[in-house]
Amino acid sequence: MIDIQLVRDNPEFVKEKATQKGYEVDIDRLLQLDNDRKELLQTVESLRARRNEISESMKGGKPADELIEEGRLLKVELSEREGYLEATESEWLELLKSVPNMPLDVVPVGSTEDENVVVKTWGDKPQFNFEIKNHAEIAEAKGWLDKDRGAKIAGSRFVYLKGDLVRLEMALWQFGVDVAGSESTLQRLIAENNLNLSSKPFMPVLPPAVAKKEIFEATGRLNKEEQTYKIEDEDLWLNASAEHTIAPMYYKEILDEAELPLRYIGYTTAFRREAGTYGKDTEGFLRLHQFNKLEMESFTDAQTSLDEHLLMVAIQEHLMQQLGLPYQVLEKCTADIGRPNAKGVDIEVWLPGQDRYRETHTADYISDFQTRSMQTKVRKNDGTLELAHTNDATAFSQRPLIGIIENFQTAEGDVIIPDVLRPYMGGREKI
RNA sequence: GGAAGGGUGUCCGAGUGGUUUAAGGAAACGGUCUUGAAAACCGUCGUGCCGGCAACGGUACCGAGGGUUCGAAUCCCUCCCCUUCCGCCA
Repeated sequence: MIDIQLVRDNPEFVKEKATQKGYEVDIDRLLQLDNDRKELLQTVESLRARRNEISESMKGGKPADELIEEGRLLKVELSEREGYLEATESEWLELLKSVPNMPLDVVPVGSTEDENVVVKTWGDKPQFNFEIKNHAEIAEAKGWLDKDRGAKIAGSRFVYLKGDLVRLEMALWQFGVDVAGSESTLQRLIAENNLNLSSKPFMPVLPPAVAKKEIFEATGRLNKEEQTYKIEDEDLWLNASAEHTIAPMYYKEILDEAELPLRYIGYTTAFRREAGTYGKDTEGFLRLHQFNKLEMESFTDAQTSLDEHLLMVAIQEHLMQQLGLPYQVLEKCTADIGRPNAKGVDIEVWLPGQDRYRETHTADYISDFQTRSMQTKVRKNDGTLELAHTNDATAFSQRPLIGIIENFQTAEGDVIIPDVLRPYMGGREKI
């Protein structure tokens, strides 16, 4: 959530930025509640002060009847006022939580994803001298993809992936972990992009794939419950990204500045209900209820978080370049960056089979929006305390596999394996 | 799943109704001493919220949430988690 102080100090700014992101929040009502809350709080606290005073005066002595009687009356009044305060505060908090993070000035203002801005394209779209196929056709012909049986067992948008495609996927995870774990690679990317950052490598992590509701609420990621699967009879929800269970790792903890940045590259299976996408992207495995993803997550201080975000984008580009996949980079507009984001970048791979770019990566600049509700703080070297910042970004999902299949297909219906993945594939050149 | 014991500040740990504004120790930070360091000694040392320019004052927080009481870390209830033993099992 955002800082209530920002709303108090600059309500017009908050209104404007929220509107840019397409959120309707009643800021005036929030400020009204904020005032009500303050007044009630002061009343309650002075009643409590009197209660403590009475209690204090009885220490060690014989309780005086008048004071006990006053305490009794006080208790009744206090309980009534506390009721009002609690009601006001919970409405206040709910409204405050509904305020989106403020987009940075560099974020293009737009009302639909069509207004995202292409800031870079990389690589040449491949030319084919044969009739090309899309990834679904190739995968099905190769026996890599079985949607019918997936549907029989778990329903639509669940699939069996099989054979060499699975080997290729696993190669992708290993490659991603190796790149993000390479200090020299990070060093080079940091230098090339003029970033002022540590080259500490990303530590691989296998986090839980489920979390309690309290945790999802703190990360601001359960804003769309209709997208999240719940486990029946348990207070547990399936994560929709490793980010959902890595970001809250330091829930209610204080980090030392000296140990920052904390960088993780985590792998989990992700689950998404994909409500509202019926009939969209039903071919192949572009959009599934269950997919695998390797995700970067960093905890930094406020001073380095924006550079950290840019580093993550640089890593993403590096990964795509190493695979040789043509892509474009989008600076997402205010409507598309998402509620917790202050900035967001997407990378889209060129898909010859669809004759268009499709999203493979997202990088989220969250600033202190998550950590304020997660209470993850940093003890600075000078002893002061501030909120930590979080960043997250895709390293690889399964979608780059689609890019590989479509861009590197041959007339024979095979797929050429990118050079960098061959060491993980027993040296094979194609599948 | 069954039984027992526990969850206290950055860490360890005392505390079973009002002498606790959470003892004591460690770590950390500042200082004295020292050629320097260590040791010793002195001092500082939780977080949120509200008020205040500030100094500071008030309030809440001892796993979470309720309850009893004039008053709860302490008593009661529910839940969560951890440890040990048993059972089961990748």
